Amino acid sequence: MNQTDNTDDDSTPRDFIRDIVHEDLNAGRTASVVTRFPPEPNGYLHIGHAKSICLNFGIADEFGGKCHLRFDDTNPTKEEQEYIDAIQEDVRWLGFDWGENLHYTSDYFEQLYSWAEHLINQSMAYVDDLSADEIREHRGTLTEPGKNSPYRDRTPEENLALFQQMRAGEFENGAKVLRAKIDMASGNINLRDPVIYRILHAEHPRTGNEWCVYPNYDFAHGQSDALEHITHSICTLEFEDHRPLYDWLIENLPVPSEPHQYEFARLNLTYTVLSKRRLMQLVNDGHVAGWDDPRMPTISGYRRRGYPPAAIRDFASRIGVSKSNATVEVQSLEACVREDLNKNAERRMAVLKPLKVVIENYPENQVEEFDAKNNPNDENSGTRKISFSRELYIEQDDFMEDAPKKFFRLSLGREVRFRYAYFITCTDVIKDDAGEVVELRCTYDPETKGGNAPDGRKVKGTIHWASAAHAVDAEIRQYDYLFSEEVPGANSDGDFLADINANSLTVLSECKLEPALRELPLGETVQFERIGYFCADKESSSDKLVFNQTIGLRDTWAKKKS
RNA sequence: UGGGGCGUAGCCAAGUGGCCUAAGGCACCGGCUUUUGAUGCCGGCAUUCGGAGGUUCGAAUCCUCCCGCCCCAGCCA
Repeated sequence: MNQTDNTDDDSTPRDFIRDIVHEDLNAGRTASVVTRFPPEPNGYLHIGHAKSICLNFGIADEFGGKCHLRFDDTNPTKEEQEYIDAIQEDVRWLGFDWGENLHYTSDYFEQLYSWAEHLINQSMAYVDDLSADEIREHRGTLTEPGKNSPYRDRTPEENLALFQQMRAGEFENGAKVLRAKIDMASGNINLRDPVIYRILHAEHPRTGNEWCVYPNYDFAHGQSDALEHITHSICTLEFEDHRPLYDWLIENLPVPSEPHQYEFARLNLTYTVLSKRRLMQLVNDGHVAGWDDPRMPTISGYRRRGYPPAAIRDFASRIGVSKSNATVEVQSLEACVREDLNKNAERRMAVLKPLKVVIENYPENQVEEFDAKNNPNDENSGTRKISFSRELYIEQDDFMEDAPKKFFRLSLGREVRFRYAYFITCTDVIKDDAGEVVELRCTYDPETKGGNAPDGRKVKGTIHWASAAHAVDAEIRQYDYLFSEEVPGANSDGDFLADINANSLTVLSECKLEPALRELPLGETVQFERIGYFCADKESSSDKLVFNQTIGLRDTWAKKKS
């Protein structure tokens, strides 16, 4: 990839951040680009993170630079190894590689501590004995300036000693904090002597009990960037207010490089909730089966659901990067999934809601095999054999007794094509005592083998089917949006749980699948013709096949009906 | 009433004074093709850029004022 000029290539995305990178490279402000994706390991990655991952790794790729994966693990009360592992798996699955550059903010704790001492020595930081409540009271409000802490003017010597005692574990949580000494009257609240170190007697997933003082985000992030020689530190809009503090620390500390922070708008998706707090609540309160529940907007949820990683990357590039608060319609993501799968997924036949069909003029014990294309849109995808016999299943929705003219499927007296097999005519409808259609008697036209009539006659509809003797049973789980409102909680004062869609999961238990589906490997998504895309679930076993519906095919017929 | 941002079609989003009577994608609406009512293909979809003034031969792009929305008062990130 050309390092200095990606602007001529229409296929690479353009946005204000890439423009800045491009200019910086051209102007020689940096020789190469180093970005980083800095998750806090306190939850699973979601589609919003994917946007950031694609941005950071994407820029590194396009400009011939590097992108680090850095765990921002400065708060041991919330972080866990489980998340560290899951995050790496998810980033890798998305298709990105951080190479040697796996870092942890906790690797820099010693350096960060000594930089805190440096600040103290410069009279730019002090130990404050005020309680959290008192600090808040002194901070002032959005419109009124704050008041100096009575401990603000301790000498460097005193502060140093106190800070060392903090580190030595001589104080309880909350007894003291280290604050940067900046300006209690600043209009930017982040500059009103921000807390930069707090006492936390907690076990850290990586450093164990080595520390009981931890730097907070502001004191850790920029310096970590500097230590890793990050050139462009990209974060979301809510950190814009922190940039002056970020810059202040970089200026006042003897850091080895001078990174710059740039902010973009985080992703919002309709019918979706995208905050770790809310996702965590869905998991902990049992509204979903876990972080990887196929209804979750997490990377692991999408993976289990059967979304291809390339579709997520495509989505990230289509929505672009800007600074305007945007809520993208989920349909846009779904379009990417359909586009990828339509191109790449092999086709199979499966009947979700079976209706028995008996071909009365078809020999009792005869079985024929037909060639079915694995992907009609891809000539190189080959074919497979499918078995046809006297007793079959079709989709309940593909039969209608009193069918309107526009109904192209099976009806009493009407002829349709059974995909890849024969033209079939329905001759009789069998109902149970309740009047429900339970079986169809049909005839086939032997002349139409393969699906074409030598006399040139046409049928309007082609439907899919499964041979009763050959099909395998499976459970299929279909998913709808987890929320019934575009913006969950918008109409109920933020109570997003009030908008949970009670019908987000439908379990179909008597599905009839083409036998080859028994061997479908985990992680591969196929199309069930005329229905949608499906993949085997991790709970699937040879005893009981379980499939997830990734997404349905577009259905203009269903749209017309309603 | 402090500070920081943002406002281009239903939803994203290009555009940074003249080739803009404004890209592209999603959605939507037509038509054609089709052994998936899928896909594909073709066409339609902002005389207008939050509003009002102004500068200019010329403005979505510059200036002024106004309006609307988002973020910030964690010892979270």
